[in-house]
Parts: sequence; C-alpha cells; structure tokens
Amino acid sequence: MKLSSQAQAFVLHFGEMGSRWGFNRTVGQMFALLTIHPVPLNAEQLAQALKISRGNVSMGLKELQAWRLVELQHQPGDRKDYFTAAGSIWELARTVFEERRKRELDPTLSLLRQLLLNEPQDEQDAQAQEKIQEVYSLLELLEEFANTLSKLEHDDLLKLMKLGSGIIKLLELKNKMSGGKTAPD
Amino acid sequence: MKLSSQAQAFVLHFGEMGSRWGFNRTVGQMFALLTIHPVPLNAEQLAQALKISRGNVSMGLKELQAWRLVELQHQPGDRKDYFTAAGSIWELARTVFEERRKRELDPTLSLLRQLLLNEPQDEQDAQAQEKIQEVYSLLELLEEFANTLSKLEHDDLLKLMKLGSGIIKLLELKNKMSGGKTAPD
DNA sequence: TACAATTTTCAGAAATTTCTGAAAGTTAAG
DNA sequence: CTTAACTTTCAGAAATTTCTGAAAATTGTA
Repeated sequence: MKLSSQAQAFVLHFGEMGSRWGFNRTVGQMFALLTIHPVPLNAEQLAQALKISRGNVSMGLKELQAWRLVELQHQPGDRKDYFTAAGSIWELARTVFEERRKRELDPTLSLLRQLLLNEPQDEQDAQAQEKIQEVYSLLELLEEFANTLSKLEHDDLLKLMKLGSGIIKLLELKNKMSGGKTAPD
Repeated sequence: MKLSSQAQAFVLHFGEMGSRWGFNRTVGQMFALLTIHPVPLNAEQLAQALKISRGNVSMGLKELQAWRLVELQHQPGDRKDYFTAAGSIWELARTVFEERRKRELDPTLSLLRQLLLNEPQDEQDAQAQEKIQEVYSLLELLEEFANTLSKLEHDDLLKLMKLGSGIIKLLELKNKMSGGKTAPD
C-alpha cells in the first residue's frame, strides 16, 4: 500500500477539509483514499496507508457506511471485508449533498415546526414567533428545492448547472408561457 | 435581558446545530439571538443572556463579523458597540451560503488545480490524476452553479426554487427552442 | 494630557472530540 | 464443536477546540 504522491496530497487535503464537510480528519482521509484508489481496500490496508489504528478504521468505516459513501465487497477465498467508494464521483457528490441536507436541515425544520405550534404567551413571544416563521418558510423552501435537485436525472441536472445566467432568460420564458402563475407540484 | 421561552429554544437549538453549519456552539447561539432579537444588543447583554464570558463574546463577534453575519451599530450617547443580524433572513441565508461555498469549495478547487499541473510520474499517478480531474470538474461546475444562484435577484431565485418538478419541463422547453435534441420522456 | 469606559487578547483551564489497543464478539471452515 | 481469522467495542489517553478572566490595548471625552 504505497500511495502515489498525487494520491497522498489528495488524501491529506480531504482529511483537513473533513471537518468542514461533516466528518473528522481520518474519516475524510479514508473516504478520499477509497475514492481515489482503483481497487477495493481492506481495513488493514487502510490502517497502514493512513497510519492509524485498526480500531479507528473500524469506526471510520462504520461512519462512512452511515453516510452511504462506501460499499462492502468480498474477494473470493478471502475472509476480509473490502471497501470501495459507493459509485461514481457524481453519485458520491449526490449522496454527500443528500446526507448533509438531512443532517443540517431536517433537525432544524423539525424544531421550528414544534415551536410554531406553541401559542405565543406575550408580545415578546409573538415577535419571536414571527421571525421563527420566516426562518421556517425559508428553510422549508430550501429543503424542497434541494429535494427537487436530488431527484433530477443526471442529464437534466447537468444542463441546469451549465445554464449560468441563461437561467434568467429561461425564467422569463416561463413567465410568458404560463402567464405568471407558478407550476403545480 | 430575559429571553422568551420561544427565543430560548431557538437559540439553544442553533447552538447545537452550530458545528454542522460551520461555527461553534456559542457563535451559533449569538447569531441566533441577534437574529431573533428585535433590537441591537451589546456585548454585555449577549454575555449575560447566554451566560458566557465577556471574552468569549468578543471572539464570537469577531467571527460573526468575518462571516459578514452581524452589523455594528451605535446608540447616541452610549459608547458601547451594539450588534444586529446583518439584514433580512433571506440576506443572511445568502451570506451563509456564500461564505460556506468559500470555505468548503475554494480551498479544494485550489489544491486540485495545483495537483493537475503535475506531470504524472507513473501509471499509478496517471490513474489518480484521472480521478482528480473528475472531482475537479464536478466541483468547478458546482462552484459556478452556486455563483449563478448567488447572483440571482430575490424574485428569480424564489421563482426557481418554487418550480419543483416543473423545472424539467422548463429544461425541455429550452431544448426545443435552442434546437437541441434529446428524446422526450 | 489624563482618565474612565469599553473592547481585545491570550495563557492556561475546561470541555469535547478523536484515537489507540487490548479484550470481547462474530463468523467461516475444518 | 473448535479454532483461527477477522471485526467491533469501548475505557482511558491524547489531541484539539472552546472558554474564562485578568491584563493590555483602544477610544471618546473632558
């Protein structure tokens, strides 16, 4: 398990970025390594390549599985578990996007929904309630939009992302066609 | 500085979510409080309301200013600095979105660009290079898309986000207009 | 200029997160 | 059933992050 210098730099960087993306350094490194490495790796190999303990690898793999980012495989005649990144780069990106939406948006939506059920007790509460409603509406819209993007076919998503400022023209176009009313769901 | 029970819950929750959104607990709480509170607050009030030290408030405010999420104000005849959330909920959301793009995407794009300059030294390097190129292309596209969204007028953004699955029809429409050809569904 | 009000800094303390490695658990094969 | 190969767990150690509070710096006012 000798890493090419390119792979090495890639792996270390994803370790450092890890915390910004929702996991810790070693989990980030493991994910990067499994993504860039052409063939599946077992826990021993991961531990050796990243110079971390066997136990740490086990915990990291558990987390990556919870994120649905890695896939377990078996090699005939070998009892060890082998792992690879779960799918293409695009599929991985989608998965990260979806998991982050779940972790970053859902708990907040759920709490705010809860708070909005309470009857405001006084003027102060009522003011807070208003703000909470605003935040809730925005996050809900964001969640739905993220959902829509998640469900798009690869081709459509690509097209959309490549539109650039052309997106404005398209929105105008739509306005003309439908006379200004928003699409049904 | 007594918080309504609603505000209390809101603030505590944003503290807990803080780390997922890129800041720590107290910074998250401070942001939530400044967002939900109807009038500007000074450092002393923040410290008291959140039961944290004055020094911690100072550091937190510095960070929130780096994120461009709070605004400094002065009250006539009072030497203290007063702070509020920088703009409406929508403006704040945009700012968080942009800052996170900067922190989560830019450093990686920059590293990958760097790596792609290196001539692969061997077969292994070449394989890694290919993966790196794939990741780079995707993140670059994502960055551009995020940029496009950032620059949209509020109205257009709202329209886009509300499109739901209508977005597919719009993409088809665009296809027809520009003579592109893809099989209809 | 001197002073008092306020903010910032930062060394060390406290809290939290991550990591290790030995022990316990699991599983396939004989 | 037994054993050996492997994986998981988890208590405590190590590393990292966050927080405090006293001292230093800054700033407006007289």
